Amino acid sequence: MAVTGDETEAGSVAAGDFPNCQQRNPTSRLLKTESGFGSYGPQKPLEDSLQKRELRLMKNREAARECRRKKKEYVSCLENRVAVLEQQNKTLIEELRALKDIYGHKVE
DNA sequence: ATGCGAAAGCGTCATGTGTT
DNA sequence: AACACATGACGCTTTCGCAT
Repeated sequence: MAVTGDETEAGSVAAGDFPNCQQRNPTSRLLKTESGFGSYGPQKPLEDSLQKRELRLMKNREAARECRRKKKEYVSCLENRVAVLEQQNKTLIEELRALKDIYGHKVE
C-alpha cells in the first residue's frame, strides 16, 4: 500500500482550508504558565505548576509514541491483509479460468 | 564526498471522548 | 464539571536515496 505510517501527518493540506485549525504562535508555547500567577505570584505554586506541566508533557510524549506505534502496527496489518487478499484473488481467477477451460464450451 | 528533496520520526498543542 | 487519555495537526529534525 502507498499508505505508510504517518502520512496523514504530513501537513499537506493548507491550514486555511480548515477554519478550526488556527495558526499558532511558535513562540507562545514557551511562555504559557497554566497558573494564574504572573511574575509577582508566590513561588511555590509556580514551581508546582511547572512540575505539573513537565509531567503532562512527559505523559503526552509517551502517549504520542504509543499512538504512533499502534498506528504503524494497524497499517502494516492492513498491508498484510491486502497482500493475502490479492493472492487469494489471483488464485480464484486462475481456478475459474481452469474450470472454464474444462466446462466452458459445454455451457455456451 | 556532498548537496538536495522526500519520507519518517519526534515533541507539542488543541481537541474530542470516555470516566468519575 | 473536572480529569485523563487518545489522536489529528503542525513545525522541526533526522534519515535515506539519488544525482552530480
